[in-house]
Formats: sequence, C-alpha cells, structure tokens
Amino acid sequence: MVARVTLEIALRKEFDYLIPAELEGQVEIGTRVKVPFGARQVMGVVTGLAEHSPVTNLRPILKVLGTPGLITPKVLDLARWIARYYCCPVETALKSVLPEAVRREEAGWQERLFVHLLPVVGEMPKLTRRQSDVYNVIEEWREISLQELLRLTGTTTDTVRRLEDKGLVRIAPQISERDPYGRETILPTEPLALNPEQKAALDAICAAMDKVQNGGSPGAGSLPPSDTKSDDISDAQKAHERIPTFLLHGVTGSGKTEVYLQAIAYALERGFGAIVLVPEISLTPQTVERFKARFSSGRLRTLVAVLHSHLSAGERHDEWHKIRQGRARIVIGARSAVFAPVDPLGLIIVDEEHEHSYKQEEAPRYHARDVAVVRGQRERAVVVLGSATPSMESYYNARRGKYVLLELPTRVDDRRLPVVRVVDMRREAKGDRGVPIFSQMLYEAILKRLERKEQTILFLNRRGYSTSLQCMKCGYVAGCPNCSVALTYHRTTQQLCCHICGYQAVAPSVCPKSDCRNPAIRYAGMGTQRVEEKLAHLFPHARIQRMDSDVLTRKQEYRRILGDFRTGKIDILVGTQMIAKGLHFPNVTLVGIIYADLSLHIPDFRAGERTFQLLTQVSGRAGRGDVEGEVVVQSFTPFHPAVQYARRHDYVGFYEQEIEFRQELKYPPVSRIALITLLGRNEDKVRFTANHVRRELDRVLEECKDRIIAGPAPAPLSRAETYYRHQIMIRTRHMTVASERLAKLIQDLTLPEDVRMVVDIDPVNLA
DNA sequence: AGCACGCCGACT
DNA sequence: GTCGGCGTGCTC
Repeated sequence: MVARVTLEIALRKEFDYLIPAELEGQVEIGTRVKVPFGARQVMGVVTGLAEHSPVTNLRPILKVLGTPGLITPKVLDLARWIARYYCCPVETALKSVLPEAVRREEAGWQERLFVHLLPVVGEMPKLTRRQSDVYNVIEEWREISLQELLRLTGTTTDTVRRLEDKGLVRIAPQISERDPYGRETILPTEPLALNPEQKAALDAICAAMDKVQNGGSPGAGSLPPSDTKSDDISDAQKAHERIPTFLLHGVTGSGKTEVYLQAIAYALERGFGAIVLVPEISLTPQTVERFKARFSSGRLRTLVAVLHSHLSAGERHDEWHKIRQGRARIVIGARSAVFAPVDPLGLIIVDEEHEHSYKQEEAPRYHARDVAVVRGQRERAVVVLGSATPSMESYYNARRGKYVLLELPTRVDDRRLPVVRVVDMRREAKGDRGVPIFSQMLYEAILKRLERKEQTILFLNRRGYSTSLQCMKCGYVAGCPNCSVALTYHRTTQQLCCHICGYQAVAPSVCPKSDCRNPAIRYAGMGTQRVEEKLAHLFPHARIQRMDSDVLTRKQEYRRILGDFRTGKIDILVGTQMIAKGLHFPNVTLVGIIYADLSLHIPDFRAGERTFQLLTQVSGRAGRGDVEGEVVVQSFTPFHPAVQYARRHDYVGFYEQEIEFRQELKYPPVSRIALITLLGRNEDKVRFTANHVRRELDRVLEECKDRIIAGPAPAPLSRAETYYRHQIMIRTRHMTVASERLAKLIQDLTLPEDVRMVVDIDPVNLA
C-alpha cells in the first residue's frame, strides 16, 4: 500500500510513501505521520491511499503520530478546496482547519498545573500591586496554565501561590474539563410564536433540510498522479442536486435569531448538528446565552460549544473535543468555527454575513461565509446567511437564483424604524470658526435626551483626538516614518500615534521643519477623543463615556462600560465601529453620526456599500424601547446615494443603484478579484518585481478571456511597517481557473530574496 | 523549507 | 591555487 502525504513544511507538493507491513491498518486518510524527506524527517498528513504510485523508488513511512481521526476525509477535503481556491499550500489550510491546540494533542490533555479563577466569597482581600496584576490576567482568561501565566505576567509561582492562599484561585493539575461560560446560570427559554414571515422562512429552511439530507457520504477515491488538478470528490457531487443556500434578509429587530433557533431545533430533531457563525465582536456572553438557554435543557438537550480567538489553548482543545465526540451538537463561534468537526452536519448559519471580519487577513485567506457555502454543498448541510444589510455578493447571488431569498421586512414588535434626519454640514459652517463638530440639530437633540433622561449614542469611526498635525504656514503634516499615513494626535498622552504600525512620538509644539519653526501648528480633523472633550464642554453635567480600542485595553472594561450604559449610569456613549453592532439598549432614543462621509472617502470600490451598511447598522441602535428612535446623520455629501438610501431604510434601492456601478466597472459581485501585493523594503526592487509579475500574469492568464488586469501600482497604503507595497488587481468571473493559474505561477516564480508576494482571492480590504 | 550542486570573484 | 557568493534543482 502507498500513502500520499502533504508535508508540514508547506511545500506546494505532495509525496508518496510506502506503508510498511507493521503499520498496515494504522494509516488512513487524515493520519498524521513522520516520514523521511531527503536527509531529514518531517511530519505530514496522509491525504490519499492507493495500491500503486507513479513514483518508483518509494521510501517507507517511519511512524504514525497522534490520535487517529483528528482529520477526517471531510475536513481534509475542505482544506484541499481552500488550498486550491485561495492559492495556498494544503498545510496552510490545515492550520486553520485543525486548531493548534488540537494538533498538539499531547499538550492538550497533559497533566500540567493550571490556575483557575474561583468565585470571590465575601470581601475582596487586599492585594499587592503585583498580585493584583496577576489576578487581573487570571480573571481575563478565567483559566490558564501556570506556565503561560508566568510567561504573560513575568512573575513567579510564589505570587500565584499567594493568591491561592487568599482563596482567589486554585492551582491544580488540569484534568477536569474547562467550560468558559460554566459559572453562569442560564434560564431556559421556549420557542416563541413566529409571525407569518418568520414562519415562512423557517418552513423553507426546514423543507430544504428534509429534501436534501437523506444520508450517504462520498467515499475515498484512488490516487491520481500528483500533478493532476481534478478533484474526484467535488466532481462526484456535481451529479447531485445543489444544496440550497438561503439569504435571510431581515431588518434590525425582525427576529432572525428566533428563526435560527427553531431551524437548529429542527436539525437536532432529525439527528443533525448545527454551526452558528457570528462576527467576533458579536460573540458576547449574551449571544451565547440565547443559544444555551434554548438547548441546555428539554428534549433536544445538547451542549453548546463556543469557539473564538480569546479562548486559552486548553479551552479551545476542550471545546473542540466536545464537538468531535458529539457531546456538543451546536457550535457557536467566530470565523474559524466554520471548521468545527460537527458530524453529521445539518445546518450552518452565518449571521451578519456582510461582515468583513469573516475574511481571514492572513494565509489561508479564506472567507468563512464562502467556506460555509462550500462546506454545506459537500456535507449536504443547508446554509442560511442572515443580515439586515446583505453584502452585494450575497444579494446578487439571491437575485440570480443561486441563493434563495427570504425576507423579514417588519420588526417583531411592530415598532417603526427610527426617523433618520440628514444634516447638510456645508451649511453649518460658521464663517470664521469653520465647521462645528455638532450641528445645531444634533446639539438640540442631545439636549432633549438629557432633559428626558434618555440615552444617546454618538458614532465616529475614528479614534484619537485629531486626524493629523498640520503646519498652517509651510504645509507640513506629521507622517509615520514606517507607513504612508499621517500620524494621529492623542491628546490624553500628548502623543502622535500611527494606527497602522503603532509608532509613537511626542507631539511637537512648534513646526519641526528647520526653516519654518512655526509655533501655530494646528490639529486637523477629529477623532472620538475630541468629540468626547467637546461634549464635556457643551454638556458639563452629562455623564459621558468613550468607547474605542484605545479605552478598551482590558476585556472586562468592555463589559463594564456596557453594563454601566445599560443600567443608566452613562448618558452619552461616544464610540467607533464597535458600538455599531448588535447591542441593544431600550433607553437609547438618539443616535448621532458625527461624520457620515468618513467611510465614503476611502479609496475602495466598496466605500458606498460600507457606508450604507454602517449607517443602517448604527441607526438600528435607536428606539427599541417604548419611544420612537431618532437618528441624526451629519454629512458633507448629504445627497450621496449611500446616505440617502440609508435614510429611507431602502436596502433594495441602494442595491439597484450600486449594482449598476459595479456592473459598469466590472467590480464584484459582477466579477471576482484576486489582489496581488508585492512587499519589500527596497521600493525599486518591489516595483521592478511587480512589473515582472504583471508580464507573467499576462502570459499565464492568456486563456482567461474575460480577465482585466490593473497595475502594478502603489497600494492605497503604499508603505506599511517599513515595507513598500505595490499591487496588481485581477478581475475575472472565472476565479477557479485564475486561482489555478496563479498557484502555478507562485510555484514557478522565483522572487528576489527581499521581496514577498501575497495573493488575496476575493479580498475585502484593498489597502 | 533545507540542503546539495555548481559556476564565477578576491583572499591566505 | 582555494574560500565563498547565492542561482537552480530536488526531496517520494
């Protein structure tokens, strides 16, 4: 017998090995093995089995490693699809598919000392500075290996023992299972009555599960020569009918989650498990609780596993095995949860499917929503994509009949959508003083809320105090020495800060240009800090809290602020992106968007779409209680379609006009994009290499008739962290073909030592 | 990835 | 005469 092995050293090639008699029966697809490779020994994963190999002088497998069955043929199949489509080595794809914590199997179960957080009984004991630092870290992780804790805090076992003596933590060998949300008590919930639209959506999803899931799974094929591109499994599946994918378009508050819950119940009923993907920021304890509350008791009782990036290695390992062993049949998690080993899988839900955080920004550069759809096809699982503002891609697919569109046009509580008022900021300019931060309308609206003891959310998608430091005399702008961006001024620390690489410098008091030295340097633009300061000045008695990643250095801080806001200890919450999502507070009756145009001016064809989504999502925060909500949008381009359609809550209207623009310029969803970036410290070399790559692309994509290749040109962010960046953009409707050619080009091309090439298929970020 | 082979410049 | 530069190619 012969095994084909993909090696851990991430070569873009697979190698065949003999299975020695003594290992016969232990080697299967997905088995991890140690093999000889030249003079070395390397680890790898078996990707295929056969009687014979096209290669003659085979060497034998040395050893079988780890627990069998970690990588199932299904998982492997998915990893190979990712490797092919996203142009990366299979091993790189496997890295995401099998989390590191699970891979290092031994470490996961090993009896090491772990520090557990204990509930505080009675008075909190006095702690020294050091102790409380350590305690804070433990509190954040809830449970952490002693080793890791010591590494993280740079302390000694002694300090931790001290905490144990005070009864705050327990140090013990870890055997018992970790449950990240174990200490919370959850009240069970019953299915809610559905309105007709919800009912129709649920029925459609359940009917699809009925129709499609009649059991049966594809078997393993035989080994083709290693350079063959055909994928027998996917070819076999093409014969079957397509598994439907649903796009659930429901306005904020239309009860999408209840539809998800009941669809999951139906899947469980029929013996299938489910995966729920949510954006990382929405994966709050409340979100998880909604699912646990429904499924942690009753007839369909099952564990709900949670997967996200803040789990410790041990927790991740445990959650994974809960799923693998079938004890948890529901998984809720961020991007990488799309790979959860749920089997049999009946349903995948991708909530907020338009969210960019589903795209992984490092190799493998996969999009979890798209992987979900592919996985659904391969495992006969029904996929439901949900959003109040679907991505152009998904709505386009729905329009073309590739997805089934389900609409939830009304809020479950029958409340009207908030009134959105757009303020033309060009008319607000006060001659000498320029444009104020707050328009008269927004000022009065805030004042009214303060009088009525209602709450306000103010949104500005930019951190810091001001955008840039500018000399009014010579035009000098403080820029980052490592990146091609202006530095942001942070008043609290009196520093200039780069939001790309984190570079910091003391803010100068006079213009640093030697021939200028103008003391009247000014700060242009504004950030959340400046808004907060101005607010405090305008409303001295209001309780104001800022919330952005500068404030949130700690995880508990996030919870605390939201807790204070919920209990009414804060009148006005000022924040960035992160307050735009999911959170609902009944007493919020006003949402102010300080500068709606900010996201319109970024050099990206999705700027309009992003702005529309942002305005719609932020508006959704207003008026969920008994009082109707009001949204005030300040804009310098008040008649821009993204602003106007958002004002009217008209998604379809926006889509119709946006798709025309995409069509005209052949941008997604009408085509697909592959973005090739060349990076290096020597700009000439980068430019030269980029030109060379361009010529090669023209050659290898010859038969890709509809291709449009643009560039090379400096990337919108032309320099980041001291690396110059040049880009080439490929647009085509046949990305599968293009990916394949690109993979070959990557293989054949020899780049100069100090120039790297990054290939991003379906990028969401063009910078 | 790593390591060998191989063909041209300045050093004991 | 040799040491060493990194281009090219190979590993089942």
